[in-house]
Amino acid sequence: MNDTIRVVLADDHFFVRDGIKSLLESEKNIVVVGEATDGLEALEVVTTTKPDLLIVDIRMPHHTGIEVVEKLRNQNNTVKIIVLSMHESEEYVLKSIKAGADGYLLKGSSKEEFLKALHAVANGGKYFTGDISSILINQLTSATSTLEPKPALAEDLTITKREKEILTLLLSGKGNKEIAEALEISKRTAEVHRFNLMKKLKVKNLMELSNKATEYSLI
Amino acid sequence: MNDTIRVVLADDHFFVRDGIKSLLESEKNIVVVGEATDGLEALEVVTTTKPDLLIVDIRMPHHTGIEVVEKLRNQNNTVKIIVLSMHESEEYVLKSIKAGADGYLLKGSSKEEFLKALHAVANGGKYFTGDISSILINQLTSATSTLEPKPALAEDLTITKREKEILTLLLSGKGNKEIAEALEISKRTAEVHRFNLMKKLKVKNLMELSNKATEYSLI
DNA sequence: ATTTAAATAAGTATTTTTACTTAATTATTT
DNA sequence: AAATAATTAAGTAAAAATACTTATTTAAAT
Repeated sequence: MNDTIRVVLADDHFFVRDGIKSLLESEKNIVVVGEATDGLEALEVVTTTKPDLLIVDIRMPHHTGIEVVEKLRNQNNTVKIIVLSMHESEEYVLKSIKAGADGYLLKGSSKEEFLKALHAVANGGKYFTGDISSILINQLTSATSTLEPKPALAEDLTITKREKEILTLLLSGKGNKEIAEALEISKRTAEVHRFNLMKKLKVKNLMELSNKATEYSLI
Repeated sequence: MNDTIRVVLADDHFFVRDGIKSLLESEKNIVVVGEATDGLEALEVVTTTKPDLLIVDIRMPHHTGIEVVEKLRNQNNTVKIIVLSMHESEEYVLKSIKAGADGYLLKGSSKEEFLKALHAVANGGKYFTGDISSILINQLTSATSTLEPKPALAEDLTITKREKEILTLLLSGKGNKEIAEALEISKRTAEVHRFNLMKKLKVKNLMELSNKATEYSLI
């Protein structure tokens, strides 16, 4: 595509850098233009050599790889960055993404995957190894993911104030008795409210109530 | 780890199925127990052969691979599913995740990646090829990303595979009887699993279970 | 001032869940 | 091969929820 990819390696272990270097040597359009053995040095070397790509280990003395990413992005440095990690750490993966890394690889990656990631990132893409996909998927499926178009508020069903109170307590894990106590009403009353709620929402048990309630964000 | 992984292949092209089969043949603990040439057949074969894993192509006559995933999940079928696709389509990737696929591979995947994904998914993990990470990252970084608050996984509590299945069904609104039917076990067994779950999580009712489970993202 | 709607509560009967215990069968690990 | 862990399932008894119905007492709207 375009000319050579200029790479900086940052890892405190010589043998790791060497391993990567020999791996990259076989590729003709990749050249390692700098190396660093800790976070501070990595920042320096990137600033002076202005590489296309920085491959940085997470665990390093003086600033972790993630901190390096953060600092570079804070100074609006658009160098592409691939973070290397020993293990599949959810915390590290998410922090790396947030910091602005373009890729995330495990040290056990195959040469093929390594090069694939390198080219993908150098070409402006992202590459996060499939090994950590569970983390990404968890993030996407949990919480307020953008996957759902819109919960679509219920139009005709009306929930009364009291029913909403009961709902809240119900979803917090309270039983009828506890709800009755909390609201200083009879247990039977709490039961009726619960019954009416379930009828209104057309559900047949607590979990469906819970699911539907959150779906329509009634709480 | 455990015994053989029983696989069903669903793809309308004979040569694709054959290619995958020959690729899987080299693995001793993987056995292809069924094949399907369209979506409907895939649903049938999965129902009858009850495999551990379904490898399904996106493009198929009568129901796409994604529709197959949706239908299976709607009937609470917990078979592991890897979706195969020709191209990196954002729409397909996101729809697959939403539908409940456990993995996503491009047809150009290497044998190594294919097997890695297969084992990861068979063991209850997720595997979405690094080639599509840009899509995942985009989703995560755009919109309301939940990158900040991390509830921190519970350290010592271990939830078994079966318990996780029960949990999922429980949270989907199923009662013990329905769970028993879905999993083809006795109602009493379902009750015991539920009891053990609640004991492990130290909760005293369904809603607390639900809340704690989502808090620690056990589902 | 009245209807209407909301909140209150009891009755009854059936079903489900809770809270254990015991124990036989697999699976998995050592 | 032995030990440990997971899955299976039955028993028992008390507690809670489900599924209603009926009915009185506030509150709010017309």
